[in-house]
Amino acid sequence: MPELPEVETVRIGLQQFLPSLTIKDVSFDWPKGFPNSPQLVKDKLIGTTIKKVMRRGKVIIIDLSSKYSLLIHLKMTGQLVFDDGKHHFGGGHPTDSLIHSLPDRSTRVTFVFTNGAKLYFNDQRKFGWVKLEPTDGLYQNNAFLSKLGPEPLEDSYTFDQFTSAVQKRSGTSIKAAILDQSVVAGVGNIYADEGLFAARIHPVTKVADVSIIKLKRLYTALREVMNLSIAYGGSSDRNYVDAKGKKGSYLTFAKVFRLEGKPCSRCGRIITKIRVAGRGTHVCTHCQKLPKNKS
DNA sequence: CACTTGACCTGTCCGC
DNA sequence: TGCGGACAGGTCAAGT
Repeated sequence: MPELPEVETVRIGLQQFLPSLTIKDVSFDWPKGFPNSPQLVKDKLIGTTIKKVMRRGKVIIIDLSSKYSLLIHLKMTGQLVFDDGKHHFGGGHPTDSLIHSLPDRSTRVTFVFTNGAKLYFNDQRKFGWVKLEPTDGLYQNNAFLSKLGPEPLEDSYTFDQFTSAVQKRSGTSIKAAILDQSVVAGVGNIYADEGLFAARIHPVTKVADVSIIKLKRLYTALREVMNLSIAYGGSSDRNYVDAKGKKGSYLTFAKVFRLEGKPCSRCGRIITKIRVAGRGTHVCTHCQKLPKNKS
């Protein structure tokens, strides 16, 4: 599911609810998704209090009162849904329906807090993971975090940083380059397609054939589409929901993603779907032309 | 090396 | 209606 804007939306919700809550119990049934030893994890989690909820790339980082941090990757279908324990049946609030039906068959981990609240980690496809790691040196020592490129929405993120990292992947397509989490952290399939459309770059174009002007447009476009998405609670194509179980509405602004067969909003030609870097890729071949005589 | 292709899973949708 | 295959927001390991 989630790319940077969706994970950030989840983070914002969790940061609203979790800090100061103390973990009373943890239950999990799927060892592969929680690679630390189950008993070890329980021993280290129970009795700790949540300090802060952060994000790096597509990973949620929960800072605990102990010397440990909880890392959660939602991969394709992960959800982190909070139930404050105060909902009552018959309230009729539509967004409460998911919370009332949890846990369900996709629930992999349940965190129970001393005040009766619960946090569910659901993951239909079981690709996601939850890890407990020492907080000290986390960003350097954790194998996943240590490989991530810069955060694209930070004020300090520059066009030079973007270009030099992208151009190191000169042999591959521009889409594969921006999906590479070591080039820039957090871009996934939706925002890659939307950014490339906005920048008028064909996704198959070799990095070496993308002009500096177009790279500049892409740098700006990726930040714009992801910021816009955060403002609308992310994209809900299928499973994605935020910490309250609510869907995001960014896809109503999408220009190409999942719009194959429909007319392009810019030129009216039909949007097509191809395969690039092993991913379904949406493109308007009139607005996004491949350079001639080149790949 | 750099790059590409399956595998990991479950569920849904589409064509026959 | 049933069944097979393709496909789905992401990453890895293994292949070329």
